[in-house]
Amino acid sequence: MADIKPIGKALFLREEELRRGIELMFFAYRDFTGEADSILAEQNMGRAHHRAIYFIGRNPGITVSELLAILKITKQSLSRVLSALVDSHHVVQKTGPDDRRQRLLYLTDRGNALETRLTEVQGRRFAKAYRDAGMTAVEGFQRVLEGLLDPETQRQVSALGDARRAQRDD
Amino acid sequence: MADIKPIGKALFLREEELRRGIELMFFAYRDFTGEADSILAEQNMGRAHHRAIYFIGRNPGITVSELLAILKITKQSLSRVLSALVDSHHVVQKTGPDDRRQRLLYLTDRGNALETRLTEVQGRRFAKAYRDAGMTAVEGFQRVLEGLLDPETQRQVSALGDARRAQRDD
DNA sequence: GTTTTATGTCAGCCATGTTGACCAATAATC
DNA sequence: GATTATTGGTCAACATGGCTGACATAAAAC
Repeated sequence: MADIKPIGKALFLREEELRRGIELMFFAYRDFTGEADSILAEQNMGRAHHRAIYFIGRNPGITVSELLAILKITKQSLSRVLSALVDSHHVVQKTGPDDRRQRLLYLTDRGNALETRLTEVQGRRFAKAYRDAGMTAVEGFQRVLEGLLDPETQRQVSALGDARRAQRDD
Repeated sequence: MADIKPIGKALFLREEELRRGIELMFFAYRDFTGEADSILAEQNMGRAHHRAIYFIGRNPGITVSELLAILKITKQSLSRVLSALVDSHHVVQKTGPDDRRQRLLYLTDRGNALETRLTEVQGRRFAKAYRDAGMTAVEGFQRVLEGLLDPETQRQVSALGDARRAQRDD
């Protein structure tokens, strides 16, 4: 029966494969964020705090507007979590040396400790998945995820990567 | 400089690679859901409605408790969106023929039309990413995502897949 | 000196998750 | 047949994290 309608079958498989991707994205993202969410809940924080901590840790001295460009949320939304993080001594703001309007953002030791803890649980999950799947699969995984990005995000991501490579190979 | 500390470099690359995965997941999931979110907003719906519609469309006649097991949210949360979807004539509930306590869930034509539209935009994004990345990459992508799942989710997902294959190869 | 920019703040709204309490119908079991 | 368990719903209250709109301040840029 399967080979009687090869075209129909091919189309069926195609849609089935696309749906499989859609579903896997949903389940994987949920499970991937689950553990970190638990840790954050202990500290009366949420995912929004996590994202801010993560990208500040990754880009010490980042300005508010740069962080806004990465997260793509409103400044009001960001302001809320940022104020909370400053109050709880996870983040410090320093006035920009060139442009005194800017608030450069840095993690405190406390912030860094939390960032490390969160990245560790997520990293462990990735390390396991990467190990099980193998190097070739990891490359494919990254390629597909990049392909899912909006063109603008794609540019941002590769720009971030370039900046880090440049910084590393000083 | 790079080859003076091979071990340090290897560790550095490892963490860098894990962080790349973490970041790609965040960006890709956001962009992947963005288009659908826009369509849903037009209809005064959100992602929760989408998820319900999606899995009901995928599993016609699914019971509330089965849907709860897939989504892993509380019945109160689900009940809210489900009532809305019934009110807006996207979903109908039929009393279970065997167990009359159950409400079997089905999409109406209206619900099906919306599901198709939403799955089309997400499917197009995946089709593009899959096409650009190639078949091998797609396999790797799926393998890594499966590896990111909680063991319980992994069992669920493969059980769903088995059920569909069984239904198809009647 | 005026305009633009970077940032913050207040107020309110919406969607979506949570907990806890309680209820009704029905199925299953002793 | 009475009791217990299951399926599903409902009401209330709360937290998180998006959003818009309006307004303020400081500093840079022109």
